[in-house]
Order: sequence, then structure tokens, then C-alpha cells
Amino acid sequence: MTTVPYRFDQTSSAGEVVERWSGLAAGEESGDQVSVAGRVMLARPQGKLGFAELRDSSGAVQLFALDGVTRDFDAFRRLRLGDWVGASGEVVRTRRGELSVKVADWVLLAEARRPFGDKWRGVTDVETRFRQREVDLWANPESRRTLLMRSQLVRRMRERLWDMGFVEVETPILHPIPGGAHARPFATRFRALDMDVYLRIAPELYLKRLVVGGFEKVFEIGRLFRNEGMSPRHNPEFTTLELYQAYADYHDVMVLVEDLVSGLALDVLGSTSLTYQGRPLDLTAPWRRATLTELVAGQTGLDVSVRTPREELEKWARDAGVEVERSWGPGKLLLELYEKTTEGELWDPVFVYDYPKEVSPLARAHRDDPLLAERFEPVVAGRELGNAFSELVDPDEQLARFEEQVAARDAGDEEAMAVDTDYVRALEHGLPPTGGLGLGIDRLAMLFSDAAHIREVISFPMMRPERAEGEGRGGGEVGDDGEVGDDGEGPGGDREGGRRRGPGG
RNA sequence: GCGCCUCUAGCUCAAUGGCAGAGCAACGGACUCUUAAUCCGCAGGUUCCGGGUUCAAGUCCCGGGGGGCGCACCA
Repeated sequence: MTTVPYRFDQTSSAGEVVERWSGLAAGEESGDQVSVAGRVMLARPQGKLGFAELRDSSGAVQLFALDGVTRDFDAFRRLRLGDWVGASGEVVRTRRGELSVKVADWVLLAEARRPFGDKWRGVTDVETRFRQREVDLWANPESRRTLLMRSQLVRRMRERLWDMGFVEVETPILHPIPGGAHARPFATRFRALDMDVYLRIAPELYLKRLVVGGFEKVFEIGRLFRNEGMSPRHNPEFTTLELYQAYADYHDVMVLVEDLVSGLALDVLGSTSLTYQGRPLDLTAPWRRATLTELVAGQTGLDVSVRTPREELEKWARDAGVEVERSWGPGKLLLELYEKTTEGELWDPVFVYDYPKEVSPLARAHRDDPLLAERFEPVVAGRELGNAFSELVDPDEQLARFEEQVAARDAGDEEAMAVDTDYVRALEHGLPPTGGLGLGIDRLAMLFSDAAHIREVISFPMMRPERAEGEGRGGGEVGDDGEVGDDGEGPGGDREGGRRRGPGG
């Protein structure tokens, strides 16, 4: 049984050593003593010498051991790849020019009992990479960089919002009524009150209640849960930024979004011009603005609008491959047509705005057109990055919209919203004109890290449980557990881009 | 849910239906300046599982499982 110490005093990180003694000449000895710690990633024992690459979170530095200088040299040269080591000694540069810590004393901090991946090719097996993410992170520097970039992205996002005067808040994750989006929830049971509760599908309604309470600029960065499918762009739990700003409308929010996203690109990547999946992508503000109607018309050549007769819209939607449902109105048909024909073709950032009111139950009606809502989605690289609008502030109209949702639910729409009387009551206390936004942080991190799959930007993405050998599937009932929307028929989820709302149509 | 692809040593990968192999890692050894060190030696397998066809199956067929991609779904 190996015993390892309870602590180790580092004087420097590997990166600091490399940086600080960068001027040391080959063969030169600095006379300075350091203590470093990390994992042995490569080992090159050579007779009475030994070289090892020690990596920590800051970088890597070579350990240089010599028989007669290094304590317990024989044990040192038996170190295996993956072992954690703390070492102290003089900073030197070897004759061959590699900056090194000439190890005088060292201690094993942890033993790697499982073999490490291929030292040159790393670990590529997708299942290993994500079921054992710790292995992936050590073996594949790109995986570390991606998660680190995400951390910086979220950090800078917070800092920028704080600097703009937004107050960061936390709202409940357990909701008595799942609201604020159009999605199936995960359900669970709260014993003390003998009631069903739901993991939130959006924080929207609570955040707007905080605006009613006087928080004029609020935001929350947090996890949302949607009981729908998985795909390269969907994980059942994902992270969003949601924010609300009193006295603002959706045009103000557009400016906020383009400034925030392009600013974050500068902060984190140093440029607003990036490459995503081999294609150049320019996030420089200002972004193009175009109405949903004109984009669909431009893409399809059809003369469409929310006023196009339903029969025509239905035909065009069917022609585009949409499986039309009878209950859909013109707004829903137009939205389907847009998503089928146009959204995926939009590459550089564009604010797609003025959605049908029919599909936007929490958005305020358009000031110039009662059939539209003041809603937009920022679309980048063919995907929604978020969802935003001038918030619906009128309690009577909100109640009416909720009731339309209930009608849709009764008609079979399992994702339609329920009436949230607490929320309507809050609106009766007065919600000032407010602009709101939901922004998918995973999707943004995908863009910034050039990731094709959402799991790359999530530390531990959802995976199907591993089955014991020979367990097979036959008898068990692991499948539909129940609670609310089990079975989730398809994957897909919705867009994590933001809050998803829709009407009931 | 449907279609296509895939699963071989710890890792990364080979093997026309004909003796299951290599590199790295591991293990033993050599080496006082290595850089994916090099060299010598040794060991390593339920070829995802279960059936079938065949003189012979990692390879072909059927069923199941894991994984990937696409579609569908996901307003």
C-alpha cells in the first residue's frame, strides 16, 4: 500500500517556471530552487539520468533526474505515465536546451493504477472520452482548452453584465408548474408537501417577477432541463443566460446581444472573425436585421406573410416537407416554413425578428401589427443562439394567451403551457415595459470552440448508462419511468438557444 | 423511431472466408542530455454477446447490445 502525503508545497506552476526562466541558456544553471507538482506525461529514463515531462494546469516542465543527485533515483526512473509527482530542485536548462527542474527531492502524490492512453494519439474513442471524461481531459489537450475557454466565456459574460449594471440572481429550479418555454419537463416528487414538482424548463417567469419587484436589470446564468431528445446540439440539461431589462424593447435587446457576443469573442478569442466548421464566421457588430417574413420570402421566392391564406401556407409547408397538423394556424405554418427552408441557410449572424404572435405566448404584440409579436431570435451558423422579445406586460392578455395554451394542450399538444396564476397576479402588480433575452451558452461555446457536438463543451454530457456484460435488454423495465413526459418521442429537444415559447396553435 | 456505418491487446489501429498482428503503454534489461528518446528481450485476446452457414468465421447471414452519423422528431 502506497502512502502519499496529505499536502505538498508548490513554489511555482510549471508554466511559471518556463516563463520566468525563459532566458536561461542551454547548459546554464540558475541557482534557484523551485517545487513543482503535476502528472508525469512522458518518461525517458536514460541510464543514470532520467527525464520526465511534468504537466499541471498551467503547462508542462521537464524534470531532470540524476543518479546521486536525485533522492531515490531508482524509484524515480520507475515512475509510470500518469503518476502524480511533487518535485523540488534547481531550475536548469539542459545541454540540449530543455528548461528543467533538476530534481533533488521528490514525492509520489498519486499512483496511476490504470494505464494511460496512447501518448501520441491520445484517446479518440468517443465512448471513452465522455464516459471517462477525466481520461479525455488528461490525454487530449484540446478537450482541456475547450472547457477552459467555456469557463472564461462565462466569467467574462458575468463581468460584462455586472459592468452594465445587471444584478445576478438565482431563481428556483424546482417549479410547481413548468413554465416559460414550450417543452416537456422532468418531474419529481416533493414528499413534504405531497406534490409533484418539475425541474425548470426556463427561469423566465420568475425573473420577470423580480422585475415587477423592482430589479430593473436582472440576469441569471443557470441550468435548464428539458425532457426531450439528445442530438449533436441538444443535451437534456443545458445552460442559458436569461436577462431582463426594464424600459427596454426588443430593439434594445438586439443591440445588447450583438455587443455582448462580439465583445465576448474579443475577450475570449481575441477576434470577432472566427472559423466554424471550416467556414469563416464574422461576429462583428452590428448584425444584420431581417424580418422572418422577408427571409422566408427571399429564400423560397414565395410571397408569404402571416396574412397569406392558410391553405396556401399549408400547401407550401407540405411542399417543403413539413408534416402539417390540422390545428396549426397561419403563424405556426409560417414558422414551420421558416425553420424548414430558411433558418439553416443563415450563416453570418442575423436577428430574425417579428414572429407570428400565434407562436409567441409570452411576447408582446407588435406595436404596428396585431398578428405579429415583438420577438427575435439571433441566428448564427444556421442555428438559433437565443430568443428574445419585448415582454408581454398586460395581465389580461397574458391570461388569455395562457388559456389558448391550455386549449392547445387539451387538443393534444403535450408541451403547451399551463396557466400560471401566480405569474398573472404578479403582472397585475405592474410590469413596466421590459426587454428579455434567453441565450444558449452551450451553443455559444460551440461556436467559440469550433465544436460540432454539444458534448464537447459540457464537462459531463448525458450518456446512456453502461450495461453490465451480458445484461442485454430483455426483461427489465428500465425504460419508461414515468413521471411526466417520459417516452419523449423524439430527440431533438428544442433549441437550447433560449427560451422557447410558442403559442398554441 | 427509421436508415447507414462501426465494435479486434490497456491505448491507437492492421489482418482476400485460411495459423489474430503492429506501434505505443506494461513488464525485464542496456544507456550521463533525452524531447513521441533509442536498442535488446518478454508478455499481452471471450475479435461486444448469442445463434447460423461453411472443411474453415474477426471476416458472411440472423438476433441482441454499445457507439457514431444522418433523417425524423424537436413550432
